[in-house]
Amino acid sequence: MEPAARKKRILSAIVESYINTGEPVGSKTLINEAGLKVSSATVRNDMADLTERGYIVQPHTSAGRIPTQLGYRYYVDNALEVKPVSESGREYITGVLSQNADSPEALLQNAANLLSQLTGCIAFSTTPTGDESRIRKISFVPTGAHAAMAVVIVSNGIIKTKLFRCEFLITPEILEVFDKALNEVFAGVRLSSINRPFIQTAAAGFGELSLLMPSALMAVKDASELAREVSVYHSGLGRLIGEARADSILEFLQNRHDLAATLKRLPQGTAVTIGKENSRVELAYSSVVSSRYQIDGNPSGVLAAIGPLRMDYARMLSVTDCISSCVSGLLSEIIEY
Amino acid sequence: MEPAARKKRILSAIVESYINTGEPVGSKTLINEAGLKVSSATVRNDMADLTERGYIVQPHTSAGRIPTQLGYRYYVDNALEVKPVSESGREYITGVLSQNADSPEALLQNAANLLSQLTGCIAFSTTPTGDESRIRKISFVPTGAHAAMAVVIVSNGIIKTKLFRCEFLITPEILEVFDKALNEVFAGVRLSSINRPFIQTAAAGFGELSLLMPSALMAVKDASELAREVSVYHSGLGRLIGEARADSILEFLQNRHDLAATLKRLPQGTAVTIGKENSRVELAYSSVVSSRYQIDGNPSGVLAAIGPLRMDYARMLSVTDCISSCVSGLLSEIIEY
DNA sequence: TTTAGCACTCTCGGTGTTAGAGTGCTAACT
DNA sequence: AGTTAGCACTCTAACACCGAGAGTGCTAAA
Repeated sequence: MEPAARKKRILSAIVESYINTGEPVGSKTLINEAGLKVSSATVRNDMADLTERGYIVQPHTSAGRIPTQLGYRYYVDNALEVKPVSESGREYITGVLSQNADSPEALLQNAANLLSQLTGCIAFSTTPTGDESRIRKISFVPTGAHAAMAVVIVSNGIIKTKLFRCEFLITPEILEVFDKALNEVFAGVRLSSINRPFIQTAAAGFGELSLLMPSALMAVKDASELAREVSVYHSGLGRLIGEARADSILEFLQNRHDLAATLKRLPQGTAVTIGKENSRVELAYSSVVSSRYQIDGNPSGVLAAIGPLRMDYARMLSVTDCISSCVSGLLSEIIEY
Repeated sequence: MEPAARKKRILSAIVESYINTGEPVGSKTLINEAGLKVSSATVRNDMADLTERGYIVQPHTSAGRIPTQLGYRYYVDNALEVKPVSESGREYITGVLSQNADSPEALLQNAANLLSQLTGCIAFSTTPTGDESRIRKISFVPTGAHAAMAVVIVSNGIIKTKLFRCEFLITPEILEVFDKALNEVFAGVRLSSINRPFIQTAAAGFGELSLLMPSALMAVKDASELAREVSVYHSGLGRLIGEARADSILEFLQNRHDLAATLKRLPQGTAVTIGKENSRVELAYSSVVSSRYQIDGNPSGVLAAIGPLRMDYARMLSVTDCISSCVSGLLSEIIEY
């Protein structure tokens, strides 16, 4: 075998062995496990070279080697073979997800739970992105003598409600007026175009109704803004028990806003982000396996699992990808109705 | 001073000093701080007695004393003076809580956030208990050609929605039928009496409508059951960073169901549960300061803060109590409308 | 009942010591 | 040029040991 090819094989073998055992890998172990037909001294020379090029390091002088982030990256990009989830596995996943999946929110929360369970990692999911979605319909439900609830139905399947109060008595006739006037203004409108000027124009257009409308209008505006924001679900915090990374992960979770922003930045499709490649420093020693699900063929929200650098990347990728595609399928079913 | 009184004073001084400094308290320190007019040897004798009776322990032979759970309990029950929150503090709390407080859910989530912020602990809150509440009204909102949403409004202010699908086309007329038939059955009914027999009787009573009703009926049943379950909010997980108790708290959070059960079991009014007094072993080294808020004068859900045994009990109690009473007030305002 | 005095115990930080693992280097070999 | 055997070297982990300092419990006297 050529030296260059052998080095690649040695690197892969080191990564795999370390992923399996968690122990630094020495030259001797390597020969046994990778079945190389060379002596340990040769392997040591190669390892010295790989160390110099930054793929592996020694935790201390007299220890074996462990992969660096660069090493993991090489492994994921070049040496990893991802087997898709088996047919029966896929059926199981679809089965679990279709239970209690009448709203996108419930489905995505379920997906996070399942992802956490199947990967043993902390899992996240976001509701579908709303920017490009349109308002389908607005309804009003009376909740009291002076209070009502605005229900905003969005084309991506999200339904948001917002309570509001009025000085005057809420009657079926008044709600009828709200319904007509506000659907006229909002139906078919993109969520991203509902901003202050839009609302002001709308308010100006109500004419003689302008005394009645403000609270209902604001409720619809608030609900639309809520619908535009993605919600982030997570599952499996308990996995942190006894983990060294617990502190930084908790710090990462601390700020809901940064969390949403980080998830938003994840790439399309199914991908791995290793350690310092992550946009947040708190994840410098974690790997994120993520997959964007689709709605009508367009990339939407994401599913993500966060685990240690040392993880079974092949399994993580196949499971995440499978759940993501099941979510895509079930979501379009929900919306279709 | 009599020996008995002096011992009580020594115990209180130990607890207070330890709460403030976190250091085991020795006989010498004690004389300086508590201003006792006796020698260190006398104090040592008293301390030996208190140790024997289980109020204090030594972490190791050559260290000072720290309170046991019994010690903390004595302190909380007998030596603690709780000052109510100042008028301006109370105004601040009411101000924060009234923002964005149009639904009980939002209010309780806010309350948990605020409690965590003001106490520096992890905080929990539950939505109002539903068992004794009654269904006020049911509405239906069309969400698609074959899908609609049931809206169940409960007397404790909780509003739950549930989506459902039908084979047949959803028309305003159909929804009108649902509305009439189901309000007739459910309006005024206690949540706790909505069980299988109740649903079966209802289904049997629909007569010629029985082909149309099942999905709507089940949606209302599901929403009612959801309304009966309390939701648990929490805030301040980030406080766990670097805490020794992080593992057990995460374990405690792990199971949503046990969590709800534990919170349900908390006593009325404002109370402290110290260490092993807690029903969950995971809290054996934590203290829970809790307060039940009221709806119409009846005890309902709870607010709780979980912190280390070594906490400023006086402050914790006054803050928790204040937030709880503000929540009670704001909740009745919400429901009134 | 209180107090002074003293011997005792334990922790904490620092220091050696030893066994074992794994390396890098050199010089010989193919 | 690439490979290999052999060996000296380095480093860690575990353990025991030591001395200073803190705080105690006990005793005998006030």
